[in-house]
Amino acid sequence: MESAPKQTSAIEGAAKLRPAGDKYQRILDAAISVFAEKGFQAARVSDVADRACVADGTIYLYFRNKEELLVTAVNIAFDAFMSRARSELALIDSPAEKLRRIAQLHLEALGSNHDLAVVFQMELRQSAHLLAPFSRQHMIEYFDLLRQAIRQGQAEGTFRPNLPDKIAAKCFFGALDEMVTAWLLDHSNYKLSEVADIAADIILIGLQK
Amino acid sequence: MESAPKQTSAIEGAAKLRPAGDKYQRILDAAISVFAEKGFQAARVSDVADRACVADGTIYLYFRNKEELLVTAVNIAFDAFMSRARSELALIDSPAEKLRRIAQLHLEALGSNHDLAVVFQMELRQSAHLLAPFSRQHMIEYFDLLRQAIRQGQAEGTFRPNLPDKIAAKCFFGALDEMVTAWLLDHSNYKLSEVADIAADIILIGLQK
Amino acid sequence: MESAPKQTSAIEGAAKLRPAGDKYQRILDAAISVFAEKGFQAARVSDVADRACVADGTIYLYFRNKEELLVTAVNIAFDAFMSRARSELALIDSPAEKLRRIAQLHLEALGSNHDLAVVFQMELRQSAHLLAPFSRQHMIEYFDLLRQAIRQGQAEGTFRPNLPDKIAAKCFFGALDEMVTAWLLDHSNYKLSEVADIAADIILIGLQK
Amino acid sequence: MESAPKQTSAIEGAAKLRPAGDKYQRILDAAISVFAEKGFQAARVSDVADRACVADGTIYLYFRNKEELLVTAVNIAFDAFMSRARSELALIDSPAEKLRRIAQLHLEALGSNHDLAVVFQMELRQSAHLLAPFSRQHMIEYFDLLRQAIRQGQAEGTFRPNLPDKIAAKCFFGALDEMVTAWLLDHSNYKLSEVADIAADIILIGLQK
DNA sequence: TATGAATGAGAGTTCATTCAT
DNA sequence: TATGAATGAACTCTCATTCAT
Repeated sequence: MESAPKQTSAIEGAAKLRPAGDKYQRILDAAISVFAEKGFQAARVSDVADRACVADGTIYLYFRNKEELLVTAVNIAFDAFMSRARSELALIDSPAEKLRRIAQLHLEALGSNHDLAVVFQMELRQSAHLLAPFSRQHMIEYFDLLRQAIRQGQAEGTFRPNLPDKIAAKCFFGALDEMVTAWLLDHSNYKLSEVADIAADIILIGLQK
Repeated sequence: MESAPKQTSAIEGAAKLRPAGDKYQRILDAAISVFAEKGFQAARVSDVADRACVADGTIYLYFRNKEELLVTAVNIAFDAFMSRARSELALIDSPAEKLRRIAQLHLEALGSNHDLAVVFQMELRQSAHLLAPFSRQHMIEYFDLLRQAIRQGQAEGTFRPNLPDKIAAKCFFGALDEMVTAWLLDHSNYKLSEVADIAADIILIGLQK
Repeated sequence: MESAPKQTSAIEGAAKLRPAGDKYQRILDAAISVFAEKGFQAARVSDVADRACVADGTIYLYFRNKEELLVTAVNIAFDAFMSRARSELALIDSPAEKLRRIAQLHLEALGSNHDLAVVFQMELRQSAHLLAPFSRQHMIEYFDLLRQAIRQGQAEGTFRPNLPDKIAAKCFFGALDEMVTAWLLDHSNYKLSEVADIAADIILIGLQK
Repeated sequence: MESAPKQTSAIEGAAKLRPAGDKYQRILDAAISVFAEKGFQAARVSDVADRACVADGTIYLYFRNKEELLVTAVNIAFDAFMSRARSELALIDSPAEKLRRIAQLHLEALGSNHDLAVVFQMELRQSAHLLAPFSRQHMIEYFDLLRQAIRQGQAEGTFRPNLPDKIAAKCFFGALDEMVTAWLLDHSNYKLSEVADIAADIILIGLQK
């Protein structure tokens, strides 16, 4: 129903055309922004309402509770990323190029939206209890992209065949993930996507024959 | 279900010097155990007190507040790890072997203490606001170990020279970190230290000429 | 589960005079039904709107607030009862027969409309603060019927003369009232009007010489 | 503003069995007083805390929630009444005298404690949903007292044998109950226990041969 | 040191009511 | 008339922390 703008500001023009959709989106944007700023636990629902310029109760017309605000925002962003990644990868043959492209997309997506990156890197793994099961499902989807490319490379003979694709995928993801975390802790004072190739290359060399 | 953290036992000698020092340790152990089980936010101070078999108020004789419980427990564990790592690495010449050893120590330390691993992987990065500054200091120490080994390898000519050591270190750490996270999400149903060499090798090959 | 209150249909004729007058009635019926099911406090205005198949806001075109829904529904039912009781009693000479007839009408009215009975017995006396003043006015009207019959019996010499008619009326009403309450708590699994004569006789004997 | 319930002081001895007698009792007294004044729903827990001169949170050391405050207060009062009634009735032989004594005890107990009477008559029957099941159990206990006396009178030949004891008991209770309700609506401006004999006599004559 | 009863600030959520359409 | 999206006040309960003993 609703679209998931990566750049919320970019969408705003179109969003104005739909009064109802406008509020939904404004609340989601405000949520990401407030959660990134204060942390999910410390953020009050009324903070989100204030930033979205709606009444507290209005939030509950669109979301069941505070947690659903977080989950929905993340889902939308993640689905948008996966959808884009899948369509881009379909155009690429080489497994190495596929992995390189994933690295670029991953770091571009989070590098272009600081607040979303904070939520993904910090809040989303805060608790093995609250969000892990949900987050785990996303991880599996993402990892499938990686593992398919790795197995393809192994089948084609360009990647080392005796390497467990699951572990290789974890190394690849872990390296990218750490790029994002470090970028945030460094106050995002460089362009995240610039390190995509360097990081991807280190792992790719490790994978290749 | 409860496990007695190895690294905390290192403290016990000093703690015995003051009366009732075992309470200090019991509280820390209980804190890690409760935080791992319920998450830091959901855990109540009285849960920790119950598990440590002390009164609620007693905890405040040893720790200023709930957060200091977490910080202290993590600090002790981290210091024990760093101390051990430093002394072990002093005995190793080869940069590649140093990195391999770090990987082993990292995964052994967390693989042998599930609760501590949960706290490190989940709770510790929950908030860029609460713990990041503290966590960041630790990261720098750890990363220095990695970066020194990498630069040594580059100086010796065994590692690729044009690779930024900071990024390389992030890849290495990120890969190990993801091994731990995945192990926890997989319900720790295999031995974590067994994947140390596989992961280390992938990165090492990427680093080497 | 839903029942269409008899006494409200008496109003329908008048309601038809204005457009969409059936909505007024539908809302009242829905209110009694929902209040009986959930209790006045727990019932939401939107529950009533849903059951009446109107929008929430529509209710406020007919009633000032939630409380007025209850008051109006009860008033209408009570007025219908009083009007019927007065016209029936006008045809009866004997004071004892009058009281007997009141008992029958009382238990028939509530016995034939479970939801209305719940509202009368439970919700209506829930609060000395909310409804007591309103309820008190009704009580006085009803009690006047009883007291007139009692005083008539005393004047005619068939009832004990030294008995305060006010107290006698309370005994009579209290007995009937308890019949209704007990019937509801017994899940209405017998015909309420069947106990009218038994209860009335006990009090009547107590009143008579 | 505050009223010191008589009957609760009588209970205090037993209250020692409960945690921390003084505060526990003060909270219960305050609860009855506040509930009577504002009604259960409208009363805020902080009102009760204020009147008991304790912090809001203290109430939750003794009672699970607001509802348990009401239920406990009523239980204690009811148990005290039943206990007294049972021991007094054991000393009386005549069924008629037994019923007369119950009427006196009933009206004395509520007549001597206006706030408790309000809670019993108004709040306790506010909802078929919240409290009826609980209240029903109490009713059964009380009604057993009445029915035993009635059956005894029938067995001895002083009461009409063909009268269902259950219905007779309801008439008796209903009459007394209405005395209390009317007394409250009349602003308690006469002594409630004075009408005990008059009401009891009306029903007793109706029961006797 | 040790206790644990007491404190009271704090926030998520509901829902009666309004009002622009 | 009719709608239903939007409002925002209101309140229970939790739990980190304190302090008298």
